[in-house]
Amino acid sequence: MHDPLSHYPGYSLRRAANATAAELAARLSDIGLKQVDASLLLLIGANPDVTASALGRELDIQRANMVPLLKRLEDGGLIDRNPLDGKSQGLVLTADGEDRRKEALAIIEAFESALLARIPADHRHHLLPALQALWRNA
Amino acid sequence: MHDPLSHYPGYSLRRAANATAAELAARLSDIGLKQVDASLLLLIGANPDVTASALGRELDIQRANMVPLLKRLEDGGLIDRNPLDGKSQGLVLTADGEDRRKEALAIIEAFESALLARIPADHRHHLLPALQALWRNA
DNA sequence: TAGCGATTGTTGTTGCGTATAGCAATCCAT
DNA sequence: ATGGATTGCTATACGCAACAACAATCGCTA
Repeated sequence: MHDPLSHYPGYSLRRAANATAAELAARLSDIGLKQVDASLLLLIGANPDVTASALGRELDIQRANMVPLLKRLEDGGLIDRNPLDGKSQGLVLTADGEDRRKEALAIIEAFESALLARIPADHRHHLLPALQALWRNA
Repeated sequence: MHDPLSHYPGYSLRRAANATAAELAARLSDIGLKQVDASLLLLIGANPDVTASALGRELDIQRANMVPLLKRLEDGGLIDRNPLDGKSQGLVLTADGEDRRKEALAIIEAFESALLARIPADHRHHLLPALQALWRNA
């Protein structure tokens, strides 16, 4: 079947993103996490007492949609909330949350290594800067 | 805010894909098409009398989900169905569909050019092969 | 310091895309 | 001719993200 699509960088970008996302999702499901969960754990771990709003801004997730996400992490005993003032709550990892963060980190690093390994050496180190140029100048 | 995520190729891949997909969607909405619609028009145009099943396999869309997609294109007068045998139907573009396909193609090519233009020249031509390595070896 | 716009966390609702199961009709290879 | 695979389709359900709205609080400024 003739394919007029896959020579487009934009199309291949979407296909590659889908394929790799599915693979990462499968790996993370081993420890009962979704990709968003893992992102949140890493972000909270690196920024103790961040607010839900700040996380949403960083990940481009609307405030409203953060609620069920964080609730799930809290119900799972992975994060705690510290009232910072009468309005904002700082988020921190619990001991369990920190453990899970480390597990997620290990999975992600292994996954990223596997990704890079798939790319021919002469293209390999060009991918990240090219992608960042696309994303950040959007 | 410290960001432990964006130096990962996999993460940047997803972010870049989202950002660029949103941009393409905006451009295609000018002619009343979604990205899937445009993909289908290009694919059908390049492969007259393809079947819905074949299209689904090519685009990784389940048979069941092709139905409303093609129905919309048919209702819009962009495609026609030719019974190939008692079971399969070949899909072809109508005259209007061919016109719309050309419009979509122009938009897509302009969009892809804009994408590449954003990437520093020394990384530019490495993107496509790197992405294809990720996608096809998935 | 009183007031006002902006911010935070939250609820509820909606729409879109996709996965899943099932079904009748047809094809194709043995 | 028969059984397994394929095609097109219905119906349903789930997850994710957008949107509107709201009360409470913060922080700047007049």
